[in-house]
Amino acid sequence: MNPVKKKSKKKASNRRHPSVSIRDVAKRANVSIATVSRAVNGITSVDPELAKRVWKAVEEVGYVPNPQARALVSGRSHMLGLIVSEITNPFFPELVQEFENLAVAQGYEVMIGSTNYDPARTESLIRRMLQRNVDGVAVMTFGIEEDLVKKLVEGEFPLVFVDAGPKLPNIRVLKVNYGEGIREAVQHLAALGHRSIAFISGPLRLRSAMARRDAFSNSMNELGLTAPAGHIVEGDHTMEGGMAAIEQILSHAELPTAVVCSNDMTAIGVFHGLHRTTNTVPSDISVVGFDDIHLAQFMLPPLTTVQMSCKLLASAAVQALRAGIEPDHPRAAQKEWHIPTHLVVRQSSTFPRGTLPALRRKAAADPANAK
Amino acid sequence: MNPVKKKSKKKASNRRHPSVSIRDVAKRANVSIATVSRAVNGITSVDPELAKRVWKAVEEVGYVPNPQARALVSGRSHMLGLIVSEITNPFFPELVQEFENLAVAQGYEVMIGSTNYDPARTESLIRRMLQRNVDGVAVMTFGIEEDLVKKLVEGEFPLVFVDAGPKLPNIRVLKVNYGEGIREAVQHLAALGHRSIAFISGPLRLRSAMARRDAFSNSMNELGLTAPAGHIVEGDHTMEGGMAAIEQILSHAELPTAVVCSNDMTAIGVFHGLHRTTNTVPSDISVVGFDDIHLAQFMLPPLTTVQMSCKLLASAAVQALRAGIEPDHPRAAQKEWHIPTHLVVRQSSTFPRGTLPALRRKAAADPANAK
DNA sequence: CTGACTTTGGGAAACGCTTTCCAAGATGCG
DNA sequence: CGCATCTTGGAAAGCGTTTCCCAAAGTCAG
Repeated sequence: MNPVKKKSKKKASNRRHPSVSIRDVAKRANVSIATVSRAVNGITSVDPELAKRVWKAVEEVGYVPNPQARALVSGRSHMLGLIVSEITNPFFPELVQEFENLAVAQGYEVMIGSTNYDPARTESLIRRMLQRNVDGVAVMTFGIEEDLVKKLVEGEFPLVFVDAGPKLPNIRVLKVNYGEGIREAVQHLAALGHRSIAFISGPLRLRSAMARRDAFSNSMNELGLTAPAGHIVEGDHTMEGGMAAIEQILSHAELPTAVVCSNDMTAIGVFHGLHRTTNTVPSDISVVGFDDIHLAQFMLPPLTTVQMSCKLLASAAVQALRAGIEPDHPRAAQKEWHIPTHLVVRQSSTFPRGTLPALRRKAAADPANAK
Repeated sequence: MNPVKKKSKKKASNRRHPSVSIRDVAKRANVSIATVSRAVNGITSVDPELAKRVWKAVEEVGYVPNPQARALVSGRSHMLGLIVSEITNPFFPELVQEFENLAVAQGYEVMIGSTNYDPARTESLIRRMLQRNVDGVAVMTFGIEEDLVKKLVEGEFPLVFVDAGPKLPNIRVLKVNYGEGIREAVQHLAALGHRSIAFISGPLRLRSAMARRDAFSNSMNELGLTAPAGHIVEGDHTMEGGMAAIEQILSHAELPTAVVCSNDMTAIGVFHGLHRTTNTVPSDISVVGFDDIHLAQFMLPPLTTVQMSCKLLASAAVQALRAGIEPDHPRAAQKEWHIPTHLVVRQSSTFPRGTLPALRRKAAADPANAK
């Protein structure tokens, strides 16, 4: 109420913490704030001697640029959006981890979100990312819904998709070579003697799920094999889905001797379903997964699976994003990145049941015998 | 070069996207920007009639406040930091998911990071969060390193810890009642007839790991049992660690009939190690986990484990954080939140080996028999 | 009817930074 | 030697908000 003490000192900032600003550096180095900004941002037109003085001052006063202010004026937040389908599917945390490491190492922060296959959720997620002004978004849901694309696409906002995406200058695509790894898987099984191989797909709304299923069919055809309709069933990339799917397959007239799954979680569900129906993996049925999550090697038996390197995926995603964001990035023109996949053979695949005992025994002896 | 066309129109903003500012709303509603701000932020001193007009204008021009600008001036970013130890441990994604859902529903964004038990990484993580000006941080690493605390603690920055933390006005603690669930586990095993029960702890630097181990010892003592030194070994909360630990235990003179693990990942590693040494779960050795991750019920056999609800944990964390951030939060004074734990019995625990066959058979018949 | 309060709403000053525009000094060329 | 071209560094204009301070208008008692 006292009208006298109106003018408080201009200090006493609102921020909670460091609160040493560019001005302090300028004062310390005895230059203008513009010079400090230029030096810090590595603009070449500043005298090296002077720049050194500035950097010294930065050290001394412990200056850290305020990202909010920086974003406000420059329009770039140095944040990357990362959208995955389901953070609780172990494949994604591995991907997130790699992505984050890379992004941070390159001066970006990352905003993560999972869609849970829910369009509404997805939309709100995108809205939030746009609102927070991320510099670009990597949509690693392995098969995005179209409307979602449209939402994001307006403008020349940098975007990275997996597998497929509209051909636009701002959009980069990570092409995963599913065929490669899946062919290896099918050939591996065929070489062991399997002729009746089933496939459990992911949710077919997802492009990638479709691609994997087609890769399977193609690989079968190449070998002159075909899977009857009842041997190709749709799962949903969860353990529950895998369990349901294998039960459906088991109810089919002809029992397959092997089953290939669209991801590792599905395979785990299959293990479980098979166990419940007193089938044994791999002696009754061989199982092959996809993704090669860390967990795969700890399954009982360890899971034969197709590896899709999330290191590679993450690194490509970050690179592609930066290519879209930074005006003169070396790879600015590159629109596609290619990701290979490869089979990793473990112990969930072996000769089909009913094969000569000699062979069977040999195979059984091979795996577990520590101690 | 032409000195004439200096003055470009003041439009053509730097931002990539929406770019409709508070000023546009003000113009549309024919009020000052101050009024718009007040209306939007629900300051009561604005006439309801006018407020309605403002809101209408907001709708019409599609205004969305810019969080950066907002943060810059208000000092609050509406971002919450969430630090976990290892995003690749399936327990944490489940927690992250819940946390994020709650935070977003309450108007906050979340910045996630995992320490991987690496102090350097942890420090950089915290630095980044502070720099990005998060409003508060939940440290859900279940036993934080002390120096990390110090780094954060200066100032009255809102912090939430699990299990333990300095008693300071800005710090809130989520107290997990490990004793409860672990006692249930031990009693469950004892009731089945187990007398020789081993324990695999987490990394003992972690407070929570210590707490779980102590809870185990106490529960054993209560029943007049003791575990020999060689039966209590230190793991590291990973599958690899669990495998190594069980091998160490198996090398001990006296073989336990059951083993309790400090978390589910450890238990999975134990399953694997036991399998490699041709022991069967649960007929040779019963195994009990901790956390009750989703995966637990899909193990073979499904894992008996102590449930620690990440829903509860997440909700408490968000609540506690808000209590520290918002000046007049109803629970501002509450410093502790309590989280219960409970045993979930599945099929990885049964009577000890060597118990009368009759009992054994009965137990074996009980679980799996679908089809 | 007047003076003292209370509401309301507007103008303008931050917030911390980037970037444009200019001036001044240095350099080159005819 | 004078004019044009480069470098460098400083001043200042924003970026989109919130919030402080006042003025205007309304309310009420004396």
